[in-house]
Amino acid sequence: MELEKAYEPQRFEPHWAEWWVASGIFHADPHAPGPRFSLAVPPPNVTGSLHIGHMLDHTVIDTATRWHRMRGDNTLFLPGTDHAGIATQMLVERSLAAEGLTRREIGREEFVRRVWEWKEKYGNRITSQMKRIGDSCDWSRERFTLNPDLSHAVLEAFVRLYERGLIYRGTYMVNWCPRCSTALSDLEVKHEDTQGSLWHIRYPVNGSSRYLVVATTRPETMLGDTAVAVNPADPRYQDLAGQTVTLPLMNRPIPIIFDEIADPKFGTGVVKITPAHDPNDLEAGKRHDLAQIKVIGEDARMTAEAGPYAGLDRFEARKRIVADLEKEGLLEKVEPYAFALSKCDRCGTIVEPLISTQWFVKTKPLADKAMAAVNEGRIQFVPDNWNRTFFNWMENIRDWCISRQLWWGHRIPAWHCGNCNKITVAREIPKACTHCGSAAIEQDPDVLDTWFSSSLWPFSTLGWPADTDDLRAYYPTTLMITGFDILFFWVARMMMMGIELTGDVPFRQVHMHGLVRDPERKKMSKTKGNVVDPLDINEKYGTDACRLWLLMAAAPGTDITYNEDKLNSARQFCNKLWNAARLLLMNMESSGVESSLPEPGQLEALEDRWIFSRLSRTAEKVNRDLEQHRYHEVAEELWQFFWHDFCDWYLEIKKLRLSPGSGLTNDWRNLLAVFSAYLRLQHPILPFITEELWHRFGQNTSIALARYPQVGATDETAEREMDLLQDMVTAARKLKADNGLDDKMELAGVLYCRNGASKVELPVLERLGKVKLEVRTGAAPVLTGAVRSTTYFDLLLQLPEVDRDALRERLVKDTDKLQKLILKIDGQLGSEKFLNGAPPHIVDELRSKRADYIAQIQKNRDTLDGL
RNA sequence: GGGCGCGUAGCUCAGUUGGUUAGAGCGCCUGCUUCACACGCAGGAGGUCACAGGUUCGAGUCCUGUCGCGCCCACCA
Repeated sequence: MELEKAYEPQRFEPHWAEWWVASGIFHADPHAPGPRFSLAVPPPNVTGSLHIGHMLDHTVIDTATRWHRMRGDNTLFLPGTDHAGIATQMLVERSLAAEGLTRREIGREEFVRRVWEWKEKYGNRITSQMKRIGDSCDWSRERFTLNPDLSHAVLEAFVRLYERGLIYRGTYMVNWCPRCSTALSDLEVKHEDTQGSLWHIRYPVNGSSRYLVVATTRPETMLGDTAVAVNPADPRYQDLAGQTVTLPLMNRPIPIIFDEIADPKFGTGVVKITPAHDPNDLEAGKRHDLAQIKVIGEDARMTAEAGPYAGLDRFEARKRIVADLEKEGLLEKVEPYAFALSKCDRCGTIVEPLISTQWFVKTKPLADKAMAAVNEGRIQFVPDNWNRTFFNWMENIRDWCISRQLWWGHRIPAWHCGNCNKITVAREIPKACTHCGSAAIEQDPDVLDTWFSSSLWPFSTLGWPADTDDLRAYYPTTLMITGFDILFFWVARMMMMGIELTGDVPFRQVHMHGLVRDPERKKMSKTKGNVVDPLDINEKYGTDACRLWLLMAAAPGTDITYNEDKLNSARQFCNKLWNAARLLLMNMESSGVESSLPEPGQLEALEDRWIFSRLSRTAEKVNRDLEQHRYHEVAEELWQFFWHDFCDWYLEIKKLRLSPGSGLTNDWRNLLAVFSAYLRLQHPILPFITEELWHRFGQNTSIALARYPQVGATDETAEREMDLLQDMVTAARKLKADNGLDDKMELAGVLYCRNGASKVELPVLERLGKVKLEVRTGAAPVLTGAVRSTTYFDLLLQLPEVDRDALRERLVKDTDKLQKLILKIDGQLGSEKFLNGAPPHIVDELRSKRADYIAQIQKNRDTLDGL
């Protein structure tokens, strides 16, 4: 049995996306108590693109899941997730590419059909629930008829919220994207700081030669002005009560009103009021009973109300209006002005605030309940610095516009009556208006914001509103893992909807990880073209290496910068693991040991006592860090243990002890037991390589079903003795390196030992350090030539030639450093406050450190004298 | 305008409640094609932890301020 020389992930790792699709894997007993998990990626009705950030989600949740599973928390489940959905889309796209086709060419329906075909193939139970929900969406261009049988959750949620008065229809100012031709919620609007202009326009006061000067960033809206406002407390305009101004270009008289909306300190203190095109003005307009004149339409062109400018694009109209004002001498000045421009998150088009009739969710009562859940600790954010952000948003939340004028999505289950104009909201397609009985009813053409159905995700996937076994077993879920970028879009809304509709929180803990950024630390986005395709890096470095990199980089509260160097070193780690296994298998063959992972033998040899002690400490820390979602620490700790303890020292010593034909000795038992424990510790992070090795060592059940190592005994004596051995070996190597010698050249020397240091196992020391030593006790009498000293020993080597200058330099530098440290310690030890204030063990430590430093300095001096 | 976070070795970043001579990976220098691994081994150089104060016996870690950077939220003409 021999392994391939290098780690070749492609040989045994399933393709990441493929495996991802199948990853609703851990269906243990659904009715046993214990933690439950959910993944965090928007469902596929949001046809997003897959990027490396999704792989982070998936890696973190999968790692957590495997760990719990191995610890014996046997009710792990991945409900309500659609990583699989998105991964499937990618696979379909790839298979299309192989056929030379694109998604667009085959059309939406065919694409969706293929996606479901893939999902069926994997028989994923979650995705089949997804299918039910997906089928209720309209994927065709013809406005569809909602099939109530297939959309229980969305339909039911809408109707219940409507009945409770939490959904209403109203006419308000909404964000309108002229390109997408739909209303947008506040969250879908991005503000971009822009350098624009502030136009100052003169409005002539009727019956006088006075002008009122108003400033605006959007001159085209002036056509819809129905008043100008001044602050009631502004002394400059007290005499204008009851007067009017003439709206330039339109030659319409409009009143001067007194309203707090005008800030006397800003500009001239006069504001134009355009109720149809500005939310503040709309409010002011309502207070003063002003007309709403809509001069810009849904298509971003000027309406008939815009008189001579009707039909012009809004920006073309702006140019003309400014020019015309200038011609008439009504443009006082133009000054540069920085303000936030609102753009559509999806397409970047400048959003137009328009008065329009839309459906809204009344969020305040829902937000209150969600905030209470966090306050009472029923939902916990990890790390908890997200609390503040969460509360800040929730406290200032505005009603959520949920209707969209798109051609696909869940259609709103509301019917308008042609007779009485009232609305019928129903679970079944109604035959007549419930208010007047008229059959002249028509379904509302709008569809729901995709985030509406997403917010139901934690329970809609489990069969809600039916009282299913799944729902009882898996709701609420234990842990929600996601990037912070969708805290508001999704997490907060799941909390609100979950609590409102089921009476319980959707999840107990939310772990928020960072975002993956490009090497310039910019957020990855398709429009910027700086996305890294996870499939590419997966193919290049391997799934496990990607996971390891992501986890090592994902310190809580920080973002990840995409960095190929780190990715590469993660792959090198995998190779190291692979090759250590290779060493074991090769030697097992020559020793006549079967490929198996036995229980440990007697712990007698120093390296065995030491490595098991280190293993215990590692296991303890790793378990603790996994519990606290400190995955980067886990990865770091396991890296350190394996590479620098296990490979660098333990394996090197064990290689000295193994011999051909020995059979399963005590050395082999311990070696294999440590390796076995390590594979299990590492499995949640590196599932594929560990699984593969597990089987190559003769196991025939999955390592995912094995026991996760827990805290064991530590052996401080062994750790101290090992430290000493390492120091001695290192001293020998350094002596050689200092004098320009190859470290494998064998040299003779004398080792002077004190304080029990002579207990060291000489043959091991000699072979690792490539030296031949005579051991004496006590201090070296006179230190001449090549020597390395510690408080425990002096190592003197017979060198062909000693670089005395280099030695002297090193000793002087070292002494200097030590003296500075002693100075610092003396400062503390000399202070009464320190001696009284510091804990005794700290004082003791400092004292013994000081003694060590003094001794080292003395050694250095002696050596210098000897030179 | 409000909120969050960052500034630690040439680069990318760790550093949980303040307490060994501040760490890792990459890069760099020196020596090694040693029979697990050159995706490697041994050794080394490199940091006044952005700056200025403060609290403390003790500060990369806590407080205040300054400078530089990033992100989120926000209807002020």
